[in-house]
Amino acid sequence: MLKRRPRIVDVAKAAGVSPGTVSNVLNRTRPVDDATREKVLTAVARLGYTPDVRAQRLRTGRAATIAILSSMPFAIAAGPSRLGFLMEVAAAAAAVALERGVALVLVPPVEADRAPIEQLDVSGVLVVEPLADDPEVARLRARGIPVVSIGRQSDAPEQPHVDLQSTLTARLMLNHLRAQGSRRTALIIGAQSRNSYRETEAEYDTFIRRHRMPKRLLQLDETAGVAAAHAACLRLLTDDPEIDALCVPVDAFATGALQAANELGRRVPKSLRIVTRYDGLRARESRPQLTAVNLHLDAVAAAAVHLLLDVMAGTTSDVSRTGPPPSLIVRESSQRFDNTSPPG
Amino acid sequence: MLKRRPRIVDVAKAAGVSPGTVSNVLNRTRPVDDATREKVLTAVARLGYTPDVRAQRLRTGRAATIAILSSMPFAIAAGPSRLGFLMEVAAAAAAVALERGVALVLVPPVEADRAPIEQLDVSGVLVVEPLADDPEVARLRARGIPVVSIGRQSDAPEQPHVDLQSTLTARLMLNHLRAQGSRRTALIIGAQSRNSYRETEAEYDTFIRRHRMPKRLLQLDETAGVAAAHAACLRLLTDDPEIDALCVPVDAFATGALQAANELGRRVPKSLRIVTRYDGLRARESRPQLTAVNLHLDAVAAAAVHLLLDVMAGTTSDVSRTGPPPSLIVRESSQRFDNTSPPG
DNA sequence: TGAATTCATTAAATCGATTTAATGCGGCAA
DNA sequence: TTGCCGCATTAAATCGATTTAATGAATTCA
Repeated sequence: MLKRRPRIVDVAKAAGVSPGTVSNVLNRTRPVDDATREKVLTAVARLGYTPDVRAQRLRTGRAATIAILSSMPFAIAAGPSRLGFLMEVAAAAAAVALERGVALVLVPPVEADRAPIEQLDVSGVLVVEPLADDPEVARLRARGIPVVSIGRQSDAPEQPHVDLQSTLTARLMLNHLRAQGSRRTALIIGAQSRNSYRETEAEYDTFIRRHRMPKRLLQLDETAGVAAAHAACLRLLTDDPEIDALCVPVDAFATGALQAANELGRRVPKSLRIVTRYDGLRARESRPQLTAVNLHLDAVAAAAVHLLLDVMAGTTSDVSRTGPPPSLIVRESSQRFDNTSPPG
Repeated sequence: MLKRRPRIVDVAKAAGVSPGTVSNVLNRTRPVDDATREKVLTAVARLGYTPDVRAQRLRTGRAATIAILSSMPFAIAAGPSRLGFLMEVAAAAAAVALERGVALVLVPPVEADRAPIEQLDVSGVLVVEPLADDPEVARLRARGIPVVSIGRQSDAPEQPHVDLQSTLTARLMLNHLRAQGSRRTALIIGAQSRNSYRETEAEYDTFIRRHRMPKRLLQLDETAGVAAAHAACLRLLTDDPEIDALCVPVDAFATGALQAANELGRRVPKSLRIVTRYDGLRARESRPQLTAVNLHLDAVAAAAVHLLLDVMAGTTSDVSRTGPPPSLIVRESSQRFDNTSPPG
């Protein structure tokens, strides 16, 4: 005797009232007499009624789902084990979204150039580290879909976002390297126009000017991944052997840099110090382990979800929010050589 | 001049036809004259019409959305860095789902007891390693929502699933330990009634009978995580110092076991060998790195998505599918002591 | 030529809720 | 007593699509 799930009219009939009254009881939109409320609630309980979300959404127009997508190329965003920045943010965001009653759809980086999000029925999107002139974001905005980016989007100051505080992050990394004794620091970033690269390079420029270092900057194609960094670093370190520190925000590039250092017989951290930004699998898996930055991605993700939902509801005009300040996680790759093993 | 998004009647009006015809064109449900089809399509293009999914879902009862959820307790499934088994499967599943035109909603383990999936509008669910009598799965099935589990569900043989081949996995781990020279192997699994534990224990029983080992079995509460394994292993290794190998499928437990070994002055792998199952962050991060099993989760995830969509479409009666056979990833934690460094 | 049949198309019903407009009733003031 | 107001409740409209039943024109067959 498998019956169809009860509808609101069934409850109404059972309680001897109208559907509208049942709705009012359940949503407490208008006052209802205590006696009738009681009747309705018992009927609801007895029938095991739960409202059909599809009908609710059609009527109320409320959002069903938001999506999170990464514009980062597959080789970097996903990596060998498909775990990383994006998934870490996604996990945290999903939990927060669920708390607020919306589902979070995962849109992993795909190699195909056509955007599959076109087919998706989402009413808001989180974008992780968009390009300055991200076509994906442009398309979404053209369709009128609210977008919140994680990390500022350079050429779109009015774009709501959660700031990743890349200037501060860069300062942390660079000052740490100097404090550890490095006197010539090179910067290796992506060639794409991401805001985090811009902020990092600007901070690097300030840094080398203050400390009268020569500018040693590598801008590599993100899509080429580890191999590109490997090759480029071989050249860089050969051309200028006096370089004693590498600031490499992109962790895939850091892996390549480490390979190059090993091949050239440069001991890390003894003769070359390396730091990276994202504290993911790569940073911990590599030998020596890489000093990295705690970006507090769970807090950032939570802030982003709240901002997006607020924007969608029109209850905020915030353009920028921020998580806790980033902090350094010091590991072996950047320690002074008189102190190679981690404390404690 | 921000206009409301066009509805199907707007398109119909613009094309000089009825809404039903527009629907027929868009869904190719019934034949439509080529000339009218053309008119409709141009109108759709000109107005930029996209159907309202909320209305579609209410009418059709379908949702082009599936969810992935884990019943694994927070401490183990998510862990300190929120990356793990679930997210790895999720990433792979999301990509495959997208290829087949459905969105994948992430339902991370939450501490709350009531199931948030009730509010979600999904037409199919992937469940990762369900308990034998998983209440979550029962609730879903009661609601008539198709479920595919990743990993067999013990007490529900008719439940469609992708087999994780736990018997084979257990055999791999146990035989490897013996091949490396271990003569007394203990097994540490969860106390919950997951199928992988059952299969593993059964295989362990066969193994110790064949090799005339005493049974050394620990069944620990998953929710207690690393600390529980730590405490229990201290006792186990003290009570029976002749144990020279630990088979610890749950990676959080393996971390705890390693801590215990260190405190007792047991060198790994010199005097104690440890292997675990899931090759995640923990396995690679720990020192020494843990021998683990390549479960081919991306292939498993893909198979699961395809099976679920097939079940939803009613185009299959398969109850079980399977990925590639698991293979061992040998690392330092289980090497013979005459061969401590991994092969070059 | 007239009836039967096909075919594209349209009008109307439907999905299941929420929300607006209408109703009926009791209390209160004039 | 009549009229007005407030209140709880109900009837009906609505959200925007899909699908069924109805329509009408064109075609076939006797």
